[in-house]
Amino acid sequence: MPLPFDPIAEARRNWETHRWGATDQMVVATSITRGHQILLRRIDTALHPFGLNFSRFEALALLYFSRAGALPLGKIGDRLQVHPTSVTNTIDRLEADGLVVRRPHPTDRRTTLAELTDEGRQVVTGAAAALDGIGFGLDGMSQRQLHDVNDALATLRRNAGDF
Amino acid sequence: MPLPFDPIAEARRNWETHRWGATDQMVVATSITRGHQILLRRIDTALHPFGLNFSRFEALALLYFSRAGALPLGKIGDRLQVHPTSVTNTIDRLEADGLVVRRPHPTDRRTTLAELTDEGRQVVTGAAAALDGIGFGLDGMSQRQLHDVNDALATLRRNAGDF
DNA sequence: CGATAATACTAGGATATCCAACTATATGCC
DNA sequence: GGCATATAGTTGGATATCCTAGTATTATCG
Repeated sequence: MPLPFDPIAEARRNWETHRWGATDQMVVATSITRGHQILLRRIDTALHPFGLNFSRFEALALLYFSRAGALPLGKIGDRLQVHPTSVTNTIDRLEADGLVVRRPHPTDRRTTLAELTDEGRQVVTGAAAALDGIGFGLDGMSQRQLHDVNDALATLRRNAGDF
Repeated sequence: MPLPFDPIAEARRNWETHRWGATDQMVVATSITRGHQILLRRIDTALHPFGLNFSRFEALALLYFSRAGALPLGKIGDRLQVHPTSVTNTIDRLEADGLVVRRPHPTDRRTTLAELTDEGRQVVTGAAAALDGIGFGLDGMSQRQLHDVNDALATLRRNAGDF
């Protein structure tokens, strides 16, 4: 049941007709919103059999890549660019599922480490394979398009002060 | 407090080292996620003085562009690609703020129309000017980059069956 | 014509996110 | 040393989204 027209192209026409300005930017912002929605749906569907969503997967992957398989919660938030309370929520859920455990930091008693369990290690590798299998929801996009999008969004992220 | 490195480039390196596959797609999916987060933050901040968020603004704009200034809730959901319950929620809030009113459809008694009020009309034009003012959060992006991103995401949206 | 299926919207529940405020611990500076 | 400030994490509240299920109405077709 696709629409018989591109709703964003339609928005562009309306925007131009009413001279609301910043049309190209509006189109891209709207496209990114919708693109994000499509990707998240596809990715979460692929991760569902593993009991994960994208946030939890990202946290597990980050731990997997770390030397000790453990990181302070705050560092996880910094890397994934999410709010501390979201990290708490994410790790709560992963811990409840037995994929990570919370451990006290050896020298800083304010800090809590999230440490990957053996099960967490297994789950994250399986989940990564599943995401590889669906090409991260981006199978329809050409190599050139992938490169262009990455380049443009890196500009945006740098401009936002991410790095 | 930017990170001293690009966290997504770092993820790329890890992904390649562990041979998890679909690296370019992973990078783009992650970038879109983060890009969406940045944009939504900027846009919602600009809309805050008007008592709007992006969803409510989109609904108002859609009504503004329609002939009669009124549309069935279902049609709003189709155009904006959001779930019917989200439309209910969005219109609830707009109605509570006096920016739209619900009216019965003249011939189909299942259908409810959302109709823009005079105040809604005023608010949405002011809000559009504010978004124009911040270039929809995309001021750092070149014309070429805007075009490339739009092109690539149109591919994704078409591939997802949007239109 | 009348039963079945489809459509339009809403209610309740689950989840994820953010913000503000709080506790506990660590650091910096006189 | 000791007090002000910063940092790490959690709790509670608000919001937005989706899903499932429910009611009401309309369309289909045998």
